[in-house]
Amino acid sequence: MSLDLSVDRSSPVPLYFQLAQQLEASIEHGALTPGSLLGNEIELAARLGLSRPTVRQAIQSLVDKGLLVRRRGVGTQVVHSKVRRPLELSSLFDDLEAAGQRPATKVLVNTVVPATAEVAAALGAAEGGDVHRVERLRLTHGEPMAYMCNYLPPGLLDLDTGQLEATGLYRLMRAAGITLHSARQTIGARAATDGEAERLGEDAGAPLLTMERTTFDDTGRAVEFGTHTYRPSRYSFEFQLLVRS
Amino acid sequence: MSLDLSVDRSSPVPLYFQLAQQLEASIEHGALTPGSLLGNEIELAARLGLSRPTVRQAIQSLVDKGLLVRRRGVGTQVVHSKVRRPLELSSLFDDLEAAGQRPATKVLVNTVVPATAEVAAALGAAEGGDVHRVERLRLTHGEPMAYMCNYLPPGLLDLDTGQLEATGLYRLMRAAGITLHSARQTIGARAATDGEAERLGEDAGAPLLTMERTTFDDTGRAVEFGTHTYRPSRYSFEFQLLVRS
DNA sequence: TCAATGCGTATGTCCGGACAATCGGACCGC
DNA sequence: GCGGTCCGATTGTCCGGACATACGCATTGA
Repeated sequence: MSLDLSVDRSSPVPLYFQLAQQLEASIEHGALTPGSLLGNEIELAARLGLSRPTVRQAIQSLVDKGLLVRRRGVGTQVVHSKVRRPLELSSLFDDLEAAGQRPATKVLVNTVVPATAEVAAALGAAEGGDVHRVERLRLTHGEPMAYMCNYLPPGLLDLDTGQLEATGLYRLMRAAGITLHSARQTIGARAATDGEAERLGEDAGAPLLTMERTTFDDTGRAVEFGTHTYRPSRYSFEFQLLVRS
Repeated sequence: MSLDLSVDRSSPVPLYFQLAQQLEASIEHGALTPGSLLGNEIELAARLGLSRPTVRQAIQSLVDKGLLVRRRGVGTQVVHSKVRRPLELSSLFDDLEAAGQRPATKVLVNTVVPATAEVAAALGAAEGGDVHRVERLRLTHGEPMAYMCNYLPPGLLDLDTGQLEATGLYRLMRAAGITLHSARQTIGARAATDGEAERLGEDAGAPLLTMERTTFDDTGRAVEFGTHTYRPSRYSFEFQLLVRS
């Protein structure tokens, strides 16, 4: 019952974060079962030698993640839901790798082009100014799965074709010190044109899943704009949305 | 320059929330322009007669919303991004109404059925037990736009056909005191079957956008499971994803 | 001229306490 | 038996202060 919680005050890791991690691990591990009370904050703080605000900060971070629910006069309990996968800015490459597949990438185009009006508007750049353009084909089991065309503002990143084939675009951006923050996505469907059909190994007129996305870093700067088409038999979008009051 | 901020201590609305609302309004209204500094927290607290933790709580809530960025040693500034629409658990009805369209709904089925294995698993109910089943057709400008089949756990809500045609399912649930919290969605595409094509006024084999969703309330209980098909020429999903570190 | 150092400033973390609001159950009266 | 009321428990809000940490800039030194 009484969890094995402790904090290391000599660690540079914030105390509230240490506690949050341990609580999250306990939930994931099953030591804290869904619906079980967490014990009141005051006592928890006393037991750990922390102040109540610190304990609250830890709990609050897990509430924000959707793992805990607070109810005044009752206490804090673990949510019943089994699905508590975090909603994430989905990276196709990471998704596939997590699913145990080994995605292959073929870079079709990696160059600098003048920005069209659409791209310039999405990236907040000047129309006709230089932008990077990358076209890639993603394959699984030797079969094409997605065709992706991405634009990046100039000077943001050195796009090495070899690296692009070995890993995902998001991972390269993170490695370059860019903190991805949010993305605006539009997902739709349409019939494949002749060119798209041939690229993806489908018949002309076959249904395609389309996605258009602009990604922003933590300063609100647009760092990527992309237009993707997916073979719906091989890929669908799966994610969790949180309600923001 | 100096914003017209003030708080009402006699109001039951929390002080940090009052401040957050005023700051958000100032940003939306343009009084705080993208990139501009917010002024340091200490002075802001002194000016408003609040303590620093209260001011921080207000600022933090806006940081979580993606409107502000904090940088240590620099200050807090408004993000540059123009798109700061909140990500929301999209309600088709609300989306359409916000877009100025007057959606019409035709309830095809509103009954209680035994749960199939799939529905039971999604709702966390017993297989074969009672669940509500609602089939609806959503129309805009007299043309069908989406076909929606939803399941709800028993005893959660009285589903009145008249109300269902007048408003959206989410709005009914909120009105019944259910606090929607998160949803797990899967979006894909496929060719329309003969039955789907006829329902939606498309040709057989035409591309359809499909969505499957399970919605949870704030206690983690599944409150709705639905399978929807959309005409891609008339609807696409648009939303904002936040990265969770 | 250019790089390393130091300093001011702002946010990040943490503390200890106080009172209010709300929930649930126990108690009491009818 | 039943309903309303009171009360303990727990989270929600707010305060004032303290020190740590990181960023940007000016100064200093080579």
